Amino acid sequence: MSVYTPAEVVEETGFTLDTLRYYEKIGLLEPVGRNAAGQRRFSEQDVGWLGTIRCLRDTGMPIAEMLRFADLVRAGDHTIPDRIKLLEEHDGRVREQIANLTERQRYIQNKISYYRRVV
Amino acid sequence: MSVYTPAEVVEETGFTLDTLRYYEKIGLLEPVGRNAAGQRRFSEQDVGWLGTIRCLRDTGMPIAEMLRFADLVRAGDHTIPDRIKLLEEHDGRVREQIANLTERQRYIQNKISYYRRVV
DNA sequence: GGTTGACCTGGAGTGGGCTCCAGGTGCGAT
DNA sequence: ATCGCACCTGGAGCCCACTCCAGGTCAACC
Repeated sequence: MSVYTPAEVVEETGFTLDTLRYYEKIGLLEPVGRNAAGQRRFSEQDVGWLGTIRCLRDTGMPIAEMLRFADLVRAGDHTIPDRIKLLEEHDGRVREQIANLTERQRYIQNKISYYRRVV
Repeated sequence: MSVYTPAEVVEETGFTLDTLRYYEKIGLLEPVGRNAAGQRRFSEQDVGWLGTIRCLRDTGMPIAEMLRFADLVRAGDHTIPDRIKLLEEHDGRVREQIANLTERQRYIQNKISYYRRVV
């Protein structure tokens, strides 16, 4: 079972070290294991969880809701229906975001076309 | 040439009155006309511009860049090529956003499917 | 003529999400 | 042994984009 140094996790996840510490501090990450010198050694699991965090964050989920999700995950398998519900609601919001962006994009592209005709 | 009261503009654009004042203060909106009592009376043009602002903002353009765009618009027709360039770059970022969201959405949906299979 | 309500101003405060800093530890290479 | 470097901590600071507030003006309706 391999472990990852902070630098490796930064490299793999794209989060900064400060952000990783921040996530641990607020409880989005469970207390990370340490070596003898007190330095963080992230588990495979930590890195996987960070992948999930990355995905949720990049789709605009606020930290407060990620915390709720983290709590559900920690509470055990009986919360899986709740997790499904949370993710489905989020999925709906992502859908809306995409629809919205696509619609706005049309406006921008029309504007560009208009400018091109004017020039 | 009709004018709009603050309340009407709030209604039409979805911005709050505070936000409209803020946009005027920072120069994203040119100084808005006033009636005898000093109250704002927005022109058709103001409302149109706010529509553009809404679109750019909702697609994630930072205020600093909207200000640059506003400056170009004010500088006259010879800046149209620059405006095209700015909007095209923004359009590219919107494209990326959509692609990114779509990709992340797959992950979320896979997660949901996985949970469903487990339950 | 009094009250309500929409509006005004300048300036302070908020919230989210980091980001930076000072001061310190421990390890490996020269 | 001493240097550089990756890492540690608690806490302060920052940036963005608003949002709120106190105290005031004016017009309109009852």
